[in-house]
Amino acid sequence: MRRPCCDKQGNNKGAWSKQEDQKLIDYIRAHGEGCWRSLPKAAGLHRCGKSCRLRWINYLRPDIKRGNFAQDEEDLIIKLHALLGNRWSLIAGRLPGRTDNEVKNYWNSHIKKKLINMGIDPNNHKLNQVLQRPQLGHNSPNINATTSPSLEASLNHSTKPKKPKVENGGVSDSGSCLDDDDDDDDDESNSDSSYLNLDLTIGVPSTSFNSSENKQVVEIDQQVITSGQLGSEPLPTLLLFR
DNA sequence: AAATTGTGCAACCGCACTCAG
DNA sequence: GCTGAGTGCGGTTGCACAATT
Repeated sequence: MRRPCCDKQGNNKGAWSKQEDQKLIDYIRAHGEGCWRSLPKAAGLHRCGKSCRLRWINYLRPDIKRGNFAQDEEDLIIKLHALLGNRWSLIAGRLPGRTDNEVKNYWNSHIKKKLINMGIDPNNHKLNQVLQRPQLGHNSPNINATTSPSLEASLNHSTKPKKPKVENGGVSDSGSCLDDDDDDDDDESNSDSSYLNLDLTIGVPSTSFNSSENKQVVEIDQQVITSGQLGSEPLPTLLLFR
């Protein structure tokens, strides 16, 4: 068993002081990110490296966008969550200036409740109950936010996180309908999925293309958009995407 | 005004992955 | 191939503040 990284006696815990923040900022400005293990000592901080990394990534980084989430950001989170489940770092990667922690908190404190209030299960993005709402037009297909088989396959290859917790009962991906589609009724789900309009082009940031992972997600976006599933006519989006 | 309850967010914890030796 | 250090990620906790009673 590996020893915890933060077992050191005398390390500070809890909220960061302004002085600590400044030390961390100064150090990273001078030396750059990385080597979190040795950073605290070098920077003169009585914190564990993990804590420093978290503080920097979630709060001190200069490109962090603070404040309320815009409506399009919220929509994008919902869509990405439908695709990826609780893979907050992936979702945050599509939202420039937002951190995984921030997205996760926003999901848990705002979006989740909103979905529940709308009768939508936030775990699988499916309707829990029949809602009284205006005609959707077309044949009112099931608005389940499931994904197409090709998209699912792509995701499994390109954006699947390192941790396969899902398979052994982990909860991290409980929210992904990708997993739900693995159930015995996946044939039906797949056919439903063809109606889904998951236009992920909202706010696609050019700055987020710096990792191959993001590139792959963008490619997936293109598939969704150009796959011909949508035809020439716009298909209904998820109720709350409107 | 004080006490209680609810909410949001920052930070912590532990697990899993990567990679060098 | 094995091991352990370093790192990243997601779930959970704890605290501060707001709202309500």
